[in-house]
Amino acid sequence: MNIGDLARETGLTASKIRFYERIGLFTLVDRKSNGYRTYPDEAVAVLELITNAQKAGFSLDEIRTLVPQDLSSWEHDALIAALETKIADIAAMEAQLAESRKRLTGLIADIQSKPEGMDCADNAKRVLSRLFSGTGKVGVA
Amino acid sequence: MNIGDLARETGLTASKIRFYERIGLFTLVDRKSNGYRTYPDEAVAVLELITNAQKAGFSLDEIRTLVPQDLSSWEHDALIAALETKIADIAAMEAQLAESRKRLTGLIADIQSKPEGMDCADNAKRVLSRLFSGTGKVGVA
DNA sequence: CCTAACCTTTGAGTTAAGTTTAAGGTCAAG
DNA sequence: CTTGACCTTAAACTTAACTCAAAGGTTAGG
Repeated sequence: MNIGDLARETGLTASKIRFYERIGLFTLVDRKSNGYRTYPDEAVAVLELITNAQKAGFSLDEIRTLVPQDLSSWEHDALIAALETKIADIAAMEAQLAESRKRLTGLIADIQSKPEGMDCADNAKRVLSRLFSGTGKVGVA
Repeated sequence: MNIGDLARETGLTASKIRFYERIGLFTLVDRKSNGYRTYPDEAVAVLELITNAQKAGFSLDEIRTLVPQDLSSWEHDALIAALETKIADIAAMEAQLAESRKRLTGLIADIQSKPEGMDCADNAKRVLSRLFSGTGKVGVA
């Protein structure tokens, strides 16, 4: 399988596949006598694994350390620990987003409930005072 | 108020404040005769507004277009529209995260339920087949 | 007067995850 | 044998949101 075929099958660009190889993330590749890269069929699955891990919020760096070249030697405990950490991160991010959304929703209500007689400048101040109420330091490492 | 004082009061770095000024995001600044920047007291509130907007997921670019230099001339309708778009974005992101989290939780269960007799390579395959099941294209513009 | 702690600017560097470009080799069809 | 689609490389470019460094002016205290 040439790189173009693999790109078509995975929906990734060839340059992205070469990039993954360059950074040591995706090394399941061989070379033909003409220098062309050639891939086994499992390559599709491995790239899908990488893509899915990315969708779950892992950085390429994390993926590289968690999914070593040799698929049969996963580090069970490290993998579980990383997954649990990531789940906690995601939960924290969800909480943060929920708070942001709540704040924005309230902000809209606040803006729209502007008293008829009030001028824009005063309304702006009123609205700002609400926006400033957000003080929770969240920080999702 | 000098930049160092403002930095202390807002918790931002001086370089960040200068950066915001450079990109036209934060222009509530004057100069003393010696060239030093000097800030009015509202500067603290405006920087907090920027920080909070950022926490709510707005890019600096978005913030700049939504929060014009003149605080008393907010573009009401554009602001509301932007807020609503952002709320929808956040909701989509929350949904995506919830899905990721569910997937990872299931993955852990799957790994831990490895049959006693199965070797690592086979278990890896079993686990991979679960990871590959994620196909939903989500995309939060 | 000296020193330390401020402040100034410009310009370059950082990170992540790629894309793009330039210059060229290879292959299959007609 | 030429054309077009494919492949190769290295290196530069991209975006966002900053940070850092260099080289220097200012100010407050002792």
